[in-house]
Amino acid sequence: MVRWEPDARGRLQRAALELYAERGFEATTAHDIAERAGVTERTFFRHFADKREVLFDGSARLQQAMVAAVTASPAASPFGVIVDALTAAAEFFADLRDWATKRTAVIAATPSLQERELLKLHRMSEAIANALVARGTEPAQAALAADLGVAVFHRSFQSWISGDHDFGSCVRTTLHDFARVTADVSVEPEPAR
Amino acid sequence: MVRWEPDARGRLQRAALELYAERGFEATTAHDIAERAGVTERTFFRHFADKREVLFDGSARLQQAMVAAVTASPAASPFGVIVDALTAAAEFFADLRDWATKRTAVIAATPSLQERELLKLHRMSEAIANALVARGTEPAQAALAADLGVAVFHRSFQSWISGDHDFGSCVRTTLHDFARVTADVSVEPEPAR
DNA sequence: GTCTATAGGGCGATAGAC
DNA sequence: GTCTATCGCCCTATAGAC
Repeated sequence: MVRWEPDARGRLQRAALELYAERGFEATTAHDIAERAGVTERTFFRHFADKREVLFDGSARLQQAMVAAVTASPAASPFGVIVDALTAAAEFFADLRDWATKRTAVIAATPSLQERELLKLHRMSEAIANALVARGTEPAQAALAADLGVAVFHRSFQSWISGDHDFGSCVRTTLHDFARVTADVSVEPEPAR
Repeated sequence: MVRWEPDARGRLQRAALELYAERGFEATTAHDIAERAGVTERTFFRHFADKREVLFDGSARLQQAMVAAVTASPAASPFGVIVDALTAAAEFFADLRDWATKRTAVIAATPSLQERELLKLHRMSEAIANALVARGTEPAQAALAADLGVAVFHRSFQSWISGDHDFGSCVRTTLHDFARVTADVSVEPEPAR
């Protein structure tokens, strides 16, 4: 006889996503989630800092994968490195389409979850920028390149969720749009710093 | 004899920024802000949906200025239009350096305010994308171009706050970095949609 | 695990402007 | 009379403290 069912954390995550999808984020209390997972409300807050965080357990691993790809990339230019990191992201999402679709719908319906999603993407950008600086990229250019990479990632993710292509081909389509949209950006003479 | 001092909203905004700077966002209660502004806590929440929103009254006007610039821009390409919008942003911030510096410091110190800031920037990107679509830009390219424009804006803003150049020259520096960082992005053959 | 302060919404009452 | 800003009190859920 076990004292507790195992994997309380996983049960809380699944219960939260279900309830947020069923009745909405605001209409779901931490008590509701804990009840469905068979634990107390207090246990919910020991596993997750707040009601939003329960949907963002994967971001740390995604960030690690992208930072590792940046560090390991053989490409010479910042943007070439970013493209390699996006390829790593494609592998990360290979088997997560159903979960990502449900989760994305819940987030899109809830401003406070969008805020948290955007903060996680921003933290990912900061981590990528740090990794680029460690490779020798100038800090301002690293921060900008990381922001651009995250923008490409975000757009690719959205088209992956809303269409029926695989993530890798969504990345390629977005990169094509990137090249078209920025075709007229010219290298000006070095401005004042 | 007047029943209320005028401009309760403005007094609440100034009191909030002062208190957030003095003792931090989390250590400041809505009651504190209301007290300093000479109104009740309930009045604070009638003016602002939550404690964060009191710092974001300007974003709607900035967004309107940038959307108007996008709509009025004579440039042909999406990115050319974006550059014109950034020029409009430079005018918007011309006289706001002291306020922006204090506000930026408070936001940088507070994750939940960073979240709100990122959401406002995202909403601005959506509004710019809509304005580009209204000009005839293809939706996916419009969304991407808007995200890139906001990334350039955000980086320019950060360097404006942390350095001593005017906003316009920070935009030019960031655009120079943009061109360097993306110099190797090539236009590939049209991928599958 | 229990206790508690705060966020933030609901609602009716009040007092001025028009 | 209507409209609008403010007040004050009640409430629940969050999330931190103990």
